[in-house]
Amino acid sequence: MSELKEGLRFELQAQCPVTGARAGLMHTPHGIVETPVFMPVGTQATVKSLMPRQIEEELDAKIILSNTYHLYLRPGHEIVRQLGGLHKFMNWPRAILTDSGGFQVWSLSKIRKVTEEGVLFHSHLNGDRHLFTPESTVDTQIALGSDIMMVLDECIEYPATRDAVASSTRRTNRWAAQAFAHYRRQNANQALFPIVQGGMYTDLRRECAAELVELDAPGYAIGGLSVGEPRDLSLAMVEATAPLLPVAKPRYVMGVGKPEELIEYVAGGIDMMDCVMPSRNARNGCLFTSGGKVVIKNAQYREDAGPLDPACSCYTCRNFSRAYLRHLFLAEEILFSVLATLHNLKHYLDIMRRIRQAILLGDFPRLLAAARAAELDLK
RNA sequence: GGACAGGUGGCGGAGCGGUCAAUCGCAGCAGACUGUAAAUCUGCCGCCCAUCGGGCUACGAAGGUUCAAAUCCUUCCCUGUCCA
Repeated sequence: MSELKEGLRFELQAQCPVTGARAGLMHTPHGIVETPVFMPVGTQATVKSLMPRQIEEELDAKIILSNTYHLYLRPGHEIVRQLGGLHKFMNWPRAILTDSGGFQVWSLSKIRKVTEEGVLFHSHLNGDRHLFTPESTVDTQIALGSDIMMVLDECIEYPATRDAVASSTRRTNRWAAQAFAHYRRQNANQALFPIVQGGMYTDLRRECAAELVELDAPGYAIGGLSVGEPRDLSLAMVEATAPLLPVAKPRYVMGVGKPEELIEYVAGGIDMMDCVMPSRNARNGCLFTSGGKVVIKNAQYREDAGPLDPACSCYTCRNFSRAYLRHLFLAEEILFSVLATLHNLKHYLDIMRRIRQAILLGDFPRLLAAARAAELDLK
């Protein structure tokens, strides 16, 4: 157990002796986060379509994500600071992790330029130029007041040549060192995580991780995944990297995954994950259930009086039929997004709770085997 | 009774001699979505076989002109607006 410094203390509670799976408690200035954890994504200081009260009471999520690039542009981090910080601004009392904008280096690749100094974005809102540097990105996140900040990284595309990945990864590591030097001078009560890159090259991943470990960070992330690569590659990169990261620090794989993939990352020794899939897919009518994916607009649900997922205890599944949800979706009613998002996130969080329980009870290998044999509804 | 304007695929609505099985929108059917430029995007959508592709029937009805007609002409039927 590391001491409470830099706003974060990670307490390892149990470790699966067969796999690398871990269960722990992450103590943040805004509450305790039980790990392994799935973090709902609230890019623009809102988990789309849900009220914080629902995220807290219905989902019991302990930590959510937000985004530095988006909040920097709108409403502006200084405004958020003036209004008392992100927690107060969005009325979310629990923990918040902010991504740095590194993902936007990939997702907004057409409107940005990476230089040695940092990333020059042309705002997707109005075209204005904004330079993000390793230092400025830390400052922005300090202004936002998130519990866990992420270093500025370059999320490189897939496929990419080895040379391109190698030089990009070296730069990302230089940025991480700069970010940490700056961060430590600020003496903030917020954690900062560096991000392992290295594309789909395991040796570059290992090299990168080994270097970042020198920073003695309060936690470590594995990034650069979910950029279009085959899923077995994503998992392979995690498995190559996680064992090199400090046992006593939380490990975060950024941007994953599908419901059935979550347990695989946990088995690989991962403590934290996030993904837009449950929330975005919900709004697009794709619902995750213990019986698999339900595309609610399909004609087969027109007269389906049953609950979305009989095995789910969420508000949506307790109170509404598939036929009603289908109606709401086709009628483009706002309530659909609310009910669908609530369910999908509950589904993800429940999966993680079951996984965590299994680890604590020493039952994880059996759960993993059952999930892989598809005998279990972790999908 | 008269004068105009129209009748196009489930609906709305383009097309006005060949490149038209026919733009587009809606509805319908299916698919995608992985650190959110996403309440978004993609495909199919006359019938039959089919992998490319091929065949058939079609633009109110019936005739006609033409190498060629949803597009031009004639008659008829129907709809809307206006005038008696």
